[in-house]
Amino acid sequence: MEKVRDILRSRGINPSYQRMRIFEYLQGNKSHPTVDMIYDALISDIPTLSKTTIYNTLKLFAEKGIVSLLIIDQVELRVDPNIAPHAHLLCVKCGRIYDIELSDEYFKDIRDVGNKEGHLINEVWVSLRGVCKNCAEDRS
Amino acid sequence: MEKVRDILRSRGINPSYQRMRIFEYLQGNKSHPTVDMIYDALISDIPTLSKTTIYNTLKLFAEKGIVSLLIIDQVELRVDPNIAPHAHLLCVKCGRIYDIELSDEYFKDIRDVGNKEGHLINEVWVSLRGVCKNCAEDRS
DNA sequence: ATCATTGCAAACACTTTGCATACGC
DNA sequence: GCGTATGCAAAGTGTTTGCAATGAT
Repeated sequence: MEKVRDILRSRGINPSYQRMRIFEYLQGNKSHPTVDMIYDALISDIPTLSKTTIYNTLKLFAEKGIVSLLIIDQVELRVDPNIAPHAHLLCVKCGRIYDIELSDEYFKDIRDVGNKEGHLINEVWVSLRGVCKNCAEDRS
Repeated sequence: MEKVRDILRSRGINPSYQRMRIFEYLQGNKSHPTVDMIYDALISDIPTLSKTTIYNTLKLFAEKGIVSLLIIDQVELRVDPNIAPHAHLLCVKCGRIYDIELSDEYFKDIRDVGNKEGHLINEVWVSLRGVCKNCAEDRS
């Protein structure tokens, strides 16, 4: 817990209890949780927790650059603890989201295409849709 | 108008008046309209038009493959009359969406990365965020 | 007459806002 | 004590659903 406190502090984030717990959860979780997932995971421990606080916290975290927020499945906000550029696969069967590691070249190249046309590209998002390995294997 | 009727028919879409008008609008429009934009553009001509009909129609069009639907700005559904794979730039200043033509290689390569991991990739979306050429030029 | 299409109104799901309460230094 | 953080309730936004009215053949 001390570590978490320090990480937050080092990013200029006042380490309140809720913020620390949310951050801990994000660190230990690879599944691109939604706000609801975070809420469900913590509500039994922190019975007064509200979704407003989660939204506020995530927004703050995103501003401070310790998470990035993505909308990939057309409905819910997902949190991505992985800051490095990478792609996402949304499995249309099970709804899970997988990280797809893409060479930085792609991101750089794509960004360059936009910049060459006179735009100023800040971010490049790549998302895939399909059936994930697990769902593809068990043909139920 | 006859042409529109035939295009819809050829795709197995019953060419109702609303559907023809919506399709016409999409054809003449490159700006990735939202449902609201379509509604605003047609409501004076078709005073009884409802957004439900637009949603229904777009969904139908998407099923029949004459448009694709995208969520790029994290809020609204956008319609893309361009079926060929390409990227999109959302200008964070003016909110406009631009097509960015990307070599098919990128889409193919990215898809392959996912497939090599055992997934079955159906779609690849690339979206960029930044400041568009126009907004970058007039530094107001 | 029958079946498809339309469109109002209400429901929905996720997110944001307003504001009073509680917390931490 | 004072400024920040929290969280309830309400409002907001975009989309979907239920269903009655309308339209086309």
